[in-house]
Amino acid sequence: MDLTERQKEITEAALNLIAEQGIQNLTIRNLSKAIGVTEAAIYRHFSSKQEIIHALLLLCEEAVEWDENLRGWAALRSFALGRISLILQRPELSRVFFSEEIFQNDEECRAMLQEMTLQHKGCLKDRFLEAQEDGELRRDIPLDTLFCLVFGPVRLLIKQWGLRNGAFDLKQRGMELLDTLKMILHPAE
Amino acid sequence: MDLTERQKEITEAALNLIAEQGIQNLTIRNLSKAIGVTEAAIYRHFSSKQEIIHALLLLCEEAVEWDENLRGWAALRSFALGRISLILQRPELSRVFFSEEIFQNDEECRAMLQEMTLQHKGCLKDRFLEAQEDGELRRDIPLDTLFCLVFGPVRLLIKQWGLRNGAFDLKQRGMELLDTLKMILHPAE
Amino acid sequence: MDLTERQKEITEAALNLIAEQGIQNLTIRNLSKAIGVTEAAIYRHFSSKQEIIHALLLLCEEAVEWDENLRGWAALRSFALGRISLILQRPELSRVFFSEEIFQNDEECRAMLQEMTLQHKGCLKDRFLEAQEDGELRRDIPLDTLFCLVFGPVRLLIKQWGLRNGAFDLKQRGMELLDTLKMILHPAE
Amino acid sequence: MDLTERQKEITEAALNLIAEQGIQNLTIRNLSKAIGVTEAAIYRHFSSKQEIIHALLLLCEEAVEWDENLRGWAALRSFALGRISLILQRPELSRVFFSEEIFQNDEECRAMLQEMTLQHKGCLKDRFLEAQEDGELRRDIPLDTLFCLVFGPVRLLIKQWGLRNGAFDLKQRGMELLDTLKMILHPAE
DNA sequence: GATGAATGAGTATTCATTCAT
DNA sequence: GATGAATGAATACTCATTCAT
Repeated sequence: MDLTERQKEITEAALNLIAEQGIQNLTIRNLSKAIGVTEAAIYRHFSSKQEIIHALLLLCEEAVEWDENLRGWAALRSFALGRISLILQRPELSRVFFSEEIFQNDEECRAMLQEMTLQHKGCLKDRFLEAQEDGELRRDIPLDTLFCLVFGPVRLLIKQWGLRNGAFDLKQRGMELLDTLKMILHPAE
Repeated sequence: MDLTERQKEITEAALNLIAEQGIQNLTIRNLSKAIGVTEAAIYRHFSSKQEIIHALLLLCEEAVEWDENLRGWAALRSFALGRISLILQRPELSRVFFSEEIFQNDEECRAMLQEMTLQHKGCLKDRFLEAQEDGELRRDIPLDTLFCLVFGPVRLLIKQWGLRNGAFDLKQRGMELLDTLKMILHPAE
Repeated sequence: MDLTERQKEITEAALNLIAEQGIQNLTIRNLSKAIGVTEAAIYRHFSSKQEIIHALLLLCEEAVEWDENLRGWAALRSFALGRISLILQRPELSRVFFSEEIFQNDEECRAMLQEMTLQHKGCLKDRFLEAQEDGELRRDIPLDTLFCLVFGPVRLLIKQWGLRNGAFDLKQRGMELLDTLKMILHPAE
Repeated sequence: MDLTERQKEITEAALNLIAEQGIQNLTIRNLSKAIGVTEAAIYRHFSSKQEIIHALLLLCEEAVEWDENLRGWAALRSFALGRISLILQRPELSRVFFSEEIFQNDEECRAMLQEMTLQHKGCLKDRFLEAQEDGELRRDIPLDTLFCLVFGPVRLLIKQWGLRNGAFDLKQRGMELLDTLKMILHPAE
């Protein structure tokens, strides 16, 4: 995604708005106030509010940093911790991240989200396979189920952290969770 | 919750609206149109839109049917399958169910949701303890983590099913998932 | 004015509403709540909100008690003190009393108020004449002006008392005012 | 008060609306119709209806022209005649002017009105003192009472004129009234 | 006498968007 | 690039009134 300076500024402001006041308060007016320009000015940089949200979503996905060169469980762990780190750096994101519901009535957004998820999944699936090959994960569990078993808990943990306004140490709990997952998903013997 | 006929009709319509068009389109106007009365008429039955949403949430929670007399893992399994059955019967609910984000800027709703979640959690925690006592679940995993490990995947599965518009057999996959969970969380003898 | 019990109850409640929350909150709904009946029930006793207000105005006028048998200045003084006493007994009335403006867009009300004023004025004019005849009031001031000179200050005093939420002793100040008026309007020797 | 052209246009229209149809019909809809724009357009110039009313009140107060350099009775007379002149030029104002009651349930407006009244009163009190010093007004009447005695009749006269739709020569009667006041309040030498 | 349900017109206010400048 | 002004449609909600029961 190539965004101009102004576009970046706008998406940043949008993110903050969502974070601080929820999606419902992401209005062009609030956005323009936050940046210090007129509402009309926004439309020089994005042709609609939708476009801003789309840019936002892309940005969110790109933001997750993980080491794609890793292999197997290490990669999966890196991905999960990457998400957690991102959330810790920018807690606002936790409101946007797993909020597919919010965009449900915007077919385009929905498609985007699905595609992103699938892309990830494709990417991640290989790592699951590797982990099975390397004897890190049980082989008697289908990939889809493995995905649920690993990322379901991770997502729920992040969500709980967001809902409780950061009431516990997400990083710590996240690492513990991953360790536990590694343990229980390890092939017996 | 005791609702009059009209109140039921209204909450039903609200549910459908959310299901079909998302929360953002749950407006009094749309609601009244859906029922075939004036907007003003709604206010004879609920004093505000908030009240409607609250009623809706309560209804959703009450809708989950599970056998509370069961013990340990059987109870947990019953709860999870109860949710899945409900979703299968009324897929619209999947949009309301895990949508804490949607109500994030409505403190009261948020509180309600949290309370409901906590209540469940309290209720469920006892079953987790029982399951540990009865040797169904490993004792070396803290309760909170166990909760994440079990209900994280369940939630994700339901969510995936909703996002993919029911593209797989949720019941089947749910039961498989629960079996897998039982297996991997079973104490290594 | 002959009002049924219920009608009296309604006008009483209306008066209290105006007193406590201003004319703008005199709605049929508030009225019915105050009495403890349905909105529809009100319409059994008055055919419209206007009619209630009209009844209210009449009631207010009838409420002023003064000794109509007195003559001259004594009568005028009695009338003024009667108003003041009434206001003291039922301070709510101060909001309704001199509020011709409130009803300005209701031609009928306006007419009523004018008529009432004129009636009073006719009645009072005779007392002014008597007072002049009896040498209590200067004869070189036209009646209309005398009326203004006496009742202008009385009204303003009551108004000030209402606006300041009864911050001074209205009765005391009223009597002083009337004494002063008597003094300055007394024929010079 | 610095108002833009549009803001002036809006307050003007508001004034006319109040004059012609009473405060109760001062609605954003009516206002926008009167000007020939959308309701939404009003909000580019005032952020709320309240703000419009506040501007209106300020405008009214600023509109009274009188010679503040005068001393004693001359100043008081100038102030009273200033009000009368204003009312004659813009009879609509008579509906706004003495309408404290209308704003009774708007605490902010009430405060404004009180402040304005007090400010005037403070200003005017000095003139009353001067008038007493200069031997124009009796010294045996307290200031507050003097204020009532002078401005009570003036207000009542203006009110009568308004209620009777300008049925008499307000200026003429006003000057007569002031002359009479001067006479009866003159210290008995 | 009173209720419950409803209506149609109205309330202030907000929204995303457009356009001439 | 940006502004100021405007729009049309929408928002939740209130009002006086009606009517069948």
